[in-house]
Amino acid sequence: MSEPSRNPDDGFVKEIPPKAPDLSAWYTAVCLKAELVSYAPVRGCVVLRPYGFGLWENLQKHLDERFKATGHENAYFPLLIPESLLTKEAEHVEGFAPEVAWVTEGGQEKLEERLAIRPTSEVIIGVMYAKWIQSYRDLPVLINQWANVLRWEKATRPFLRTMEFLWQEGHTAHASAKEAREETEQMLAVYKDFAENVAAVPVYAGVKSASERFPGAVETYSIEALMPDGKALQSATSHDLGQNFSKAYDITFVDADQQIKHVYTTSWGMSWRMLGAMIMAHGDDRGLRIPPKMAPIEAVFVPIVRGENRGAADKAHELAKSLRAQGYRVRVDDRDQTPGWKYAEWEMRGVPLRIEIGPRDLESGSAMVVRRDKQKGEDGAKVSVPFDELGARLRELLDQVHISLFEQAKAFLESHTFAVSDRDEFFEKCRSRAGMIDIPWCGRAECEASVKAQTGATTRNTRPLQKAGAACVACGEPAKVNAYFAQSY
RNA sequence: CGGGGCGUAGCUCAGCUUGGUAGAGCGCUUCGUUUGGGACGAAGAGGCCGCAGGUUCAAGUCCUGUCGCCCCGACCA
Repeated sequence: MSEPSRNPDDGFVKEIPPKAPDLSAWYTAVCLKAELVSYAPVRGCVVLRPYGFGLWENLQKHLDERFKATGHENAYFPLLIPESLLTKEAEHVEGFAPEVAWVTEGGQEKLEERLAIRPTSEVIIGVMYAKWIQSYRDLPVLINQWANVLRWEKATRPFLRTMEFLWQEGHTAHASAKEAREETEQMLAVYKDFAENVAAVPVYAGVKSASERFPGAVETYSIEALMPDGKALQSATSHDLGQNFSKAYDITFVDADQQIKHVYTTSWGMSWRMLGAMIMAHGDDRGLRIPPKMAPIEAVFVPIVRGENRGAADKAHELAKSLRAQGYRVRVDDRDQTPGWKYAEWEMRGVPLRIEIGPRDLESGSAMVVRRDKQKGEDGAKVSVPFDELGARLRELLDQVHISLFEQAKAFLESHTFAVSDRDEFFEKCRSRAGMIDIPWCGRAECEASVKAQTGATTRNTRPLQKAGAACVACGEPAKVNAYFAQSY
């Protein structure tokens, strides 16, 4: 973390280091300074502070309404999983074993059977589904849970990698493979929609390679965002689990043809890591730039008072009250600080709009509205809005901020996506973290491992082959799909 | 789990080489003046120097152990 220091050249006290060249230092500083998180006195865990929790609540709100719209219900399952249950699906256990934490004692007594703290909930939910599902008439089961999970990570960073993290995990059961596959793809589309239309983070959606697949899944899909340092960030996954879990946990039903069959299950999750993607994608040297739909505070009033004359502050409170009644999330900052200090503070914390009201504005009956997505002095960064038009104009401006942030991030993604056909160029771009490197790929695990060993890059996800008959750019074998390669978080 | 760094005031750190009264800036409290891009003055509060042993007349400083944190890799959402 950098020390706040006075810089006489620009009159600002720098609270965070510049975003480039050390994205990592910028990221950690901004998460702490903007009061999203605090480190907790527990290794690898963070406290989500009110402002950070506000981000999480908005993520929940928008995702949850999409889940409901696609027919899902929320439920809650236990945190602890008996060891004997966990070990039934072989690949799943193997995949998660290194990072499971165990409860071995209760009170003073050693437990006869260890209890795992859930690293994910396929197991406990599968066991319950086995009890609940009898008939094809009980299907599909479409349940989501908002929960915390724990994975014993070696190294941690706010949002991107913490031992305990918040997420949602959807778990569904279906009568047919086709229906399960459609569910998996539908939820992938929901995630892409959320990422782009709420968090304003453009992503590539596609299929994971075998080596990147979720332990126990038949097929894993993901959305992948690109960070400013050229590394990719997996932002959500959706898994078609086939009958792997239903066979391990004996989830059966009697079908219309009177045959006993195993159900097909899916699971899909997005975690608070998405917040990390959003922070890195949009932030700048002044700090956070939060997309309006995710912003705990959409607009902050900064009244400029003169001596004993509190007129500006009174007006700000009056307008804020009216805006709240119209559904806006606004705050009035009438703390005893200079306006300049407040401007810098709220810019650092990423509030999309700032509304300045001073003596001049009181006279003219209008306020200055300043957009966080634009740079100082940029065209349209600052507009004067009559008090009685604020309610209508704020909605427009917030929409514009969203679009502008999304377009900026999209332009970055597109300018850092390279369709490459030359092998040397492919390796060079992978090594230098140029961005998303798009190639026709053979799909072989050996090929992927070889690229990883030589460059650090892996496939992020794949899509159908774009040009029939193409050869794998990495190894020359016949290509089967198009794949994005990148180094990843 | 490998490689590197760091634990001293709320924060960022100096002090350790060469042992001898616990320091700075920022922040915080009070009062006053201020407020259109990170204001100014005055007065204050605030420390088991990560923890445990050891050496010494004396340890923030030297020795041993231990715990924790950060960064870079490998692994994961």
